[in-house]
Order: sequence, then structure tokens, then C-alpha cells
Amino acid sequence: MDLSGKEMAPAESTAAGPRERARARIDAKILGAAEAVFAEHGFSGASMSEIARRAGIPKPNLHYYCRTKEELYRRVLRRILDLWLGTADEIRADVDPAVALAHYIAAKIDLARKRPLASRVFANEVIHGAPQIGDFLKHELQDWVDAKAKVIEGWVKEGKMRPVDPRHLFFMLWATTQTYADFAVQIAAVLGRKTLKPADYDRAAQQTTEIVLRGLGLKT
Amino acid sequence: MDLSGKEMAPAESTAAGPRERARARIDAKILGAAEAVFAEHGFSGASMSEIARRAGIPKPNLHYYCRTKEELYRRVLRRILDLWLGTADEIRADVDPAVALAHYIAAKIDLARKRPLASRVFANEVIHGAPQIGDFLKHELQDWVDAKAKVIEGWVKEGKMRPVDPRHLFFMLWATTQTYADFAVQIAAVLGRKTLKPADYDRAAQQTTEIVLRGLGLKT
DNA sequence: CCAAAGTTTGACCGATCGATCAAGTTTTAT
DNA sequence: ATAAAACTTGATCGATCGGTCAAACTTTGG
Repeated sequence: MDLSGKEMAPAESTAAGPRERARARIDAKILGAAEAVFAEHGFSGASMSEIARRAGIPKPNLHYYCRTKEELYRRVLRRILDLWLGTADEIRADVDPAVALAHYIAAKIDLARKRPLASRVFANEVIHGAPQIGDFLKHELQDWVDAKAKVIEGWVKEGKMRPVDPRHLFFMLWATTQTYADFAVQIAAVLGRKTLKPADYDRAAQQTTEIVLRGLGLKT
Repeated sequence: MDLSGKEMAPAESTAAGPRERARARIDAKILGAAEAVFAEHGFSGASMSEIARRAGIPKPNLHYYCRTKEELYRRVLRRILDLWLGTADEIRADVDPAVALAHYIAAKIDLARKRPLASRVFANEVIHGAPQIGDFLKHELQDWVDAKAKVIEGWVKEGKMRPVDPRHLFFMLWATTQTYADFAVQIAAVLGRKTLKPADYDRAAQQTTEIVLRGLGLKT
């Protein structure tokens, strides 16, 4: 048995053998292709053949790395959920609420611009009842929101902002930011564009921040 | 040729023969079942067999009324789009902006509560690139928004509200209201409920109105 | 009353899907 | 060098899908 620790190395270890690096590379290709196909067609509409084709490998080879379509889907979702929870670092009691919320809105809209496929896979999963991530929503996400809600309630008690239901505030922030990923086609159509331009995202972030902060009494 | 005009009567004519009434009844059953199945599984995931089963008719009979799955899907979508455009009657130049926007938010959240399936079918369609309603978005909806944007710009010029990009304001209103239909599962999970209660929708409407109106300088 | 039109239904078809198999090739460890 | 392990791939399977067919039944108009 090899005791050098290579077998325990994470997929993207910096000091990995050629085998591990190849594995990490093909895993990235597969997850990227799967995310794109799941975003475009949904879980049911996505086909393993198309995912394999976009990943540049034969279909049985795809099944070698992910036994079933559902397992592949879950791996794609897990990667997306980790993105989710890492976007609100600035929402802490020791940060000014206006700064923290502006930062959060900017980070979320930036994610909508740079990872729209991830947002669409997530949205599709939730719209259809969250059959795979229901437990995540009921435990991990609820705990996450509970913690952040306490921070906001603290800000309110200190008189730093107007009274607000922190949870519904998050629903509003999630909705207004992710809509620029999930509904990009509709927004582009209304704006008379083929696709959204960087200036559109900037304007979205600026105006969303403006309205929300003023709505919370954080601007005069 | 029958000239009594019965052939031109709309499906829900009040003075229709028994045949027309039966037709209207079965059409309603089919569209209702289709909306539910499309909302739950998406277009690709929905099966004509399940739609037929939920409508209480054999599958070939379903194909008798709707030749193809795509035609049925388009009929479901058309009914939803008509709902869409009828929710902003109060946004007119002669109405006070605070009243008009509060009314619009309340109407949209009410729709999210009473027709969540319709909202989910629409969301699913747009998320996957709007293959069927792309033209609607680029023409009907764009014209609709253009007209409403002029009203809002008028309010701004009259000094009734703070300057705002009317289109991005609509994106925000659509997102914050429809999220209570499309993401109801996630919101219920975060709130620690099995399903959303009427009080949740009321609170959502109240707080959304509060933040948006204050954000637009319509409340002091 | 009867023929035409409209409606209902079980049986069935070709296509596509997720998944598997078996036979290969390449890499690793000793 | 060599055997085991890891990986690759063309061929194929059973299941399910959207859609069709043909034979029945029901309603309508004259």
C-alpha cells in the first residue's frame, strides 16, 4: 500500500501525480459540460450522450466516471451550492450594513454574469421542487440564513437601519440578483439586445443597491 | 353551411350548445393538467401519458385535441402570457406612483400565490432560452415595457419620484414577486415551513412594497 | 331514421434514452 | 518484466417516449 498520501490528495492538489492531474482535468471537463447541458435542457431534457459529446469522450467513458445521470447531476449541484454559501462573507456584525449589503449585491450580480449556467441549474432544480437539494435547503441553507438574519437584526437593534424581516430581505436580494442570470434572455429581449452587456450588469447592480439601501434607510 | 354563428363562438361562449360546452370543459381539464405537469417536470420531462392520465383521458384522445406535445405546450404558454400582460392596469400616468406600484406588487404576489404553476412554466421556458416565447419577449413584452417605462419616466419628470431606470425597476419587481411562486420550496424551507402560508405572502407584499417605495423616494 | 361528422380507445411503431457488457489499451506497483 | 489496476470504447439491451392507426362509439343535421 502506498503511504505517500497521494490517494488522499484532493482532486486539485498542487503536488499530484500525472494520474491525479489527468483525473482532475477530465473531471473539470465533465462537470463543465454537464453544467452547460443541465442548464440548457434541465435534468430530464439533458442526455448523457450530449454531455459526453461536449466533454469530448464516449458515453460509456462518462458512465465510468459517473455511474448514473443522477450522480452526475448531484455532483454538478454540489459544486453550485458551495458557490452559493461563499458569497456573503461581508455580512458580519462588525461591518457597516450599507457596505456589507452593497458588497453582497455586487458579488451576487457578478456571479450572475460570470456563472449564469450554475444559477440556471440551481433555479431549475428548485422550480421543480428541489428533489435533490431539498435537504440542503432545509438544513444547511436555513442555518446559513438564521446566522445572517441575526447579524441583520443586530444592525436593526443598534439603529443602523430600519426594521426589516431579514429573511424576506434575502429572498428579495436573491431574486433581484439571480434574475440577471436565470432570466437573461427575457431581460435582453426587453432591453432590445441580443445578449446583456457588462454595462447592463453594472447598471443593475448600481440601481438595485440604490433602491435597496435607500429602502432600508441606509441612504439619505 | 351553418350561418347561425355557432362555429365562430369562442370556447367559453355563454350561449353555446352542449358540444361547445363539453369542448370547453375538456379543454380546461387538459390545459390544467398540462400546466401542472409542465410546471413539475419541465417541457422535456413532461410526458403526454402523464398529462392524459391527470386529465382523465386516454393518450390518443389527448393527441386528438392537441396534435403534438409542442402545440399543447404553446397553448399552455399562451394562456400564461395573457395573465402576464393584464397585471399592470394601474400603472398609468393619471395614477399616483405610490398607489400604482403598491397595487402592481400586490397583484403580482397575489398571482404568485394563486397561480404558482403558471409562473413556474413561464420561468422554466425563459431559463432554457425561451425557445417558444422568444418572439413574445422581443415584441409584445418589449412594447408593453416601453409603454410602461414612459409612464414612469413621466412621474420622474414631474418630480413625483426619484430618477430610476424603469426597465431595471420592472426586472426587480418581476423577480421579487415571482420568486414567491418559482422558489416557493426554497423559501418555505428557509422559513421552516412545509408550505407557504397566506401570512407569508402578505408579509412579502408588505415588505417588498415598503422597501421599493422608500427606495424610490415615495415614502418618508 | 340515416349518413356524415365528431369523438373515443386499445394496440402498436420507430426513435431515443440511460445503462451495461466485454474486449481492448494504458498506467502503476513491485 | 509482469501482473494487477485503471481507463477506454464500439456494440447492444430493455424501457420509455411522442405519435399513429384503425376500429369502434356518439352526436349532429336533414
